[in-house]
Parts: sequence; C-alpha cells; structure tokens
Amino acid sequence: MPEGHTIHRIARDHRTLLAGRALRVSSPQGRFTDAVRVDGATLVDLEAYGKHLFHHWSTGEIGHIHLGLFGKFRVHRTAEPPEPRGAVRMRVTADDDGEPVTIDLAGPTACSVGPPHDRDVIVARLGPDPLRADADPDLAVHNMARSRRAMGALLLDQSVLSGVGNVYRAEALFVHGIHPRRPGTACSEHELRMLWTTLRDMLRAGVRSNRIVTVTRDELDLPRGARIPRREATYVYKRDRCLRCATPIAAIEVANRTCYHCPTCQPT
DNA sequence: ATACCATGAACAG
DNA sequence: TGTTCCTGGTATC
Repeated sequence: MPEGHTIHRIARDHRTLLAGRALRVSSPQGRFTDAVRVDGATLVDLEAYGKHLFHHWSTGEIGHIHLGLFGKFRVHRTAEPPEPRGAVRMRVTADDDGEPVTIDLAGPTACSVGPPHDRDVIVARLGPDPLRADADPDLAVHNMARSRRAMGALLLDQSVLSGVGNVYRAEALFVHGIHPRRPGTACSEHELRMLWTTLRDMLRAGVRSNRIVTVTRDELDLPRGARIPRREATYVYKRDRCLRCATPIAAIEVANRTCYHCPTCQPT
C-alpha cells in the first residue's frame, strides 16, 4: 500500500526491467481500452512524481498510473506468464529477446494514456516531491507557513507537497512534536524546513527498504539483524503507546483520515 | 460467511 | 462534508 516511496521504488525497479524495451500492452480485464495505443511501443522511461507513475512511450504519449489505496503491481519473470489473477487492468510483457518479464497491474485508481499535456496538468497541481532532485523545499515550506489549515491536513494535501500519506504524516509530525491540529501559521519556517528534511529522509529510507520504517534500530529492544515487525516500525502510527514516553497514543480524525499522535510529545 | 477497515483521491453539492 | 470507486487482510459471527 503506497505512499510516495512505493511509487519511486516501482519506477526504479521497473526501469531496470523494462526501460528501452519493446512491450506488448494489454488489458485482460478490458477496462483499459487505450492499451492498444501503446501496444508494441518501446518504453523509453518511467517517472515518479508524488504518488503518480508515468510511462514515457516511444509513441510520444505518456501513461498515467495512480495506485490509490488498493492498486498493486505483480512481476512475473517466467517465459510463460501465468493466467491473469483477478482483475488485471494492464499487463505489459517484454517483446524482445531479453530476459522474460511480465508485469500485471490490478486495482489502480487511475490507468490511462494521453499526450504529454495530460501529464503536465497532473504535475502542475502537485506540490514539491521530497524524493525528486528538482523539488523546491522553500515552496513547500511557504505553502505550509501561509496556511491556517491544520498541519495534519497540509501534509496530506498533494498540492502542498507530494508523496506523503497517512503513515508518514503521523510519523513526521511526531518527530517534530507538532500536534496534527496545529495550524501551519503557528509553525516557524525553521521548524517547517526541518520537517521537510525529516520527510525526505523517511521517504528515502522507504525507497531503500521498500517498506515504511521510521524508528531507528537502536530505539528498539531487538536482537541485532532481526527484522523489525510492522507494528514496531513506527513511533505513533497504529501504536498503543508512544515509543518514547509510553503515553497511550491518541487517534483523531484530521482531513477525514485517522491521525495518530502522542498527546505528551505533541501537545500543540 | 460476512463485516469492516485501510498507507488514496475524485466528485457532487 | 459526504459519497463513490478500487482490493485484500483481519476481525467477527
């Protein structure tokens, strides 16, 4: 289940497998009728922006995929790809003499192909993505600093900054002792700049490990080299008690989503 | 077997 | 602000 780190990791992994190769593109489920428009084309490159994934095709058109809450890719590296499992919206298969690869996409919120302008329209409504080299931190900082909306809402708003989801918002606000309902205007620019850095580092770690782990290993009482269980991997998200002060974690609604925080470490 | 919930976001009004 | 669309894991009967 995807926040921005998942999309950037997918772009990277799929680039290794598919970039520069001619692909067969189909829609076993039938709902992605535009598959025919890029069927047989070469996938020039993949691009991640926030939680959006773009396929740059040799036809000049650009594919757009958004996984939403449920979307998933499945990679098959066998010569004979298996029968599509469930409702496969898009299937791409390498159509050359290289390593066999088939990738299935199921359950996405968005899956389309269009002219570059369509991609530009989507990107234009996204705030800076901490995982991108071209991101402007100042823009994100000012987007937050001038808004009276709650920080918990601002971090989920993809036009403020892009790629952050419900887990990273809770974790980053905890690290900086910011209550999810604190208005953006009540944060200092320095605080917001540090928050950006924390989010960038958390997202980078997420790309590296392909999962969300925000705690550092030495904050846990675990044997060296042991895998961190999901419930132990966060400071406040879905925790019963704060990892740092053992106060019971509070769950409140912010921007229509459950936001976890520590009432002691994040008083205001 | 069924209900509910979730790391998302568009749309209606 | 509420409704709708995706899917799958876990909880509850």
